[in-house]
Amino acid sequence: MSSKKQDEMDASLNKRLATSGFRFTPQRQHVYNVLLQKRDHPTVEEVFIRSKEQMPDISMATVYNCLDALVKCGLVRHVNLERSATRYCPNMKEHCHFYCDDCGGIFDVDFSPSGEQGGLQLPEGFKVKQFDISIRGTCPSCAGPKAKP
Amino acid sequence: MSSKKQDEMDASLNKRLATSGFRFTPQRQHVYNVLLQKRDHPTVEEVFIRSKEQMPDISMATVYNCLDALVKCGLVRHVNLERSATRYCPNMKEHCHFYCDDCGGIFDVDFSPSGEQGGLQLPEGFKVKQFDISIRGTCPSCAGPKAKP
DNA sequence: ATTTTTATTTAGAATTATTCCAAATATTGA
DNA sequence: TCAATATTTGGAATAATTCTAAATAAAAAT
Repeated sequence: MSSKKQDEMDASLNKRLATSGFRFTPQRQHVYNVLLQKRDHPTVEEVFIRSKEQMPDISMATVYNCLDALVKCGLVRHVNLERSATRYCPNMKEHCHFYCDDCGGIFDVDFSPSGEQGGLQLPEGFKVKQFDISIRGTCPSCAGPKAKP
Repeated sequence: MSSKKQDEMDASLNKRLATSGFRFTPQRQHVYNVLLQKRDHPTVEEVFIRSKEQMPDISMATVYNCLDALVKCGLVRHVNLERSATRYCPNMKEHCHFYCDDCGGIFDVDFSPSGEQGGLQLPEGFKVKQFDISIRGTCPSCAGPKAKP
């Protein structure tokens, strides 16, 4: 469980939290690991359920708190798709999200912006902090020939 | 109020609604006009308040219904920014939304995608129905030299 | 090592946004 | 005009998130 690699990751998490003025806690460590273990895009509810497996006493409020802290220190992004609950994503590489209308699946899509500011022409004076690109459509297995007719 | 131009617009709205299987109702007409009158990005609550000025008996549930219908027949988009309430936008030209962290303002930003699929490289098989690009940052008046220090 | 300070966790209540419901009403088509 | 069907309405129900205050834990100071 607590290999050398894990220790390094904890130290790195600790540093990240500290630079944003947060403390290192077992709950934050655990919630972060839960996100890393299964690279999908869970809601808070789902993170809560997964977190309880190894840490049965963790509370919903704490999961909210931990996720907020992780977002604020730049280790996690939130993903807002349609009207549903916010989802969380520990992939901080520049990428965007594809949402399949048919199966509800969410996919990370690599994003290689062409030109300055991802090809956007922003008027003078706008300072960009973050892009958020999401795409709605049909994923390969729902659109493909084997999909339902 | 009901000029020739308005009649044309109503006929066009009627057609749009009809092609998606919706009926033309005074409420839908009114909610759509409310959106067109002030080109910002109101929440349902705000649309409700504005709608009641001229149509005091309209209900919240109806405003939700009307907005849904307008979205489904392609006259209105919804704008999901951060965790707050969904906002609505009657600008159907290809554009994206800039959200100012400081003042909370929302700006339409023209979007001229360079290359196929807006510069994105989607893997085989993904069929895109809609892009949604939002940008977080600071707007000119909050970032500018006259902004608070 | 102990104390102090401050942040975090916790459970549950409160709030907010949205959806659902069933009866009354309005619209469309025959 | 009548029948069939969709829409509107107000309120209740649900879902997601935030707030609250007491207990606990972490970091800093002694």
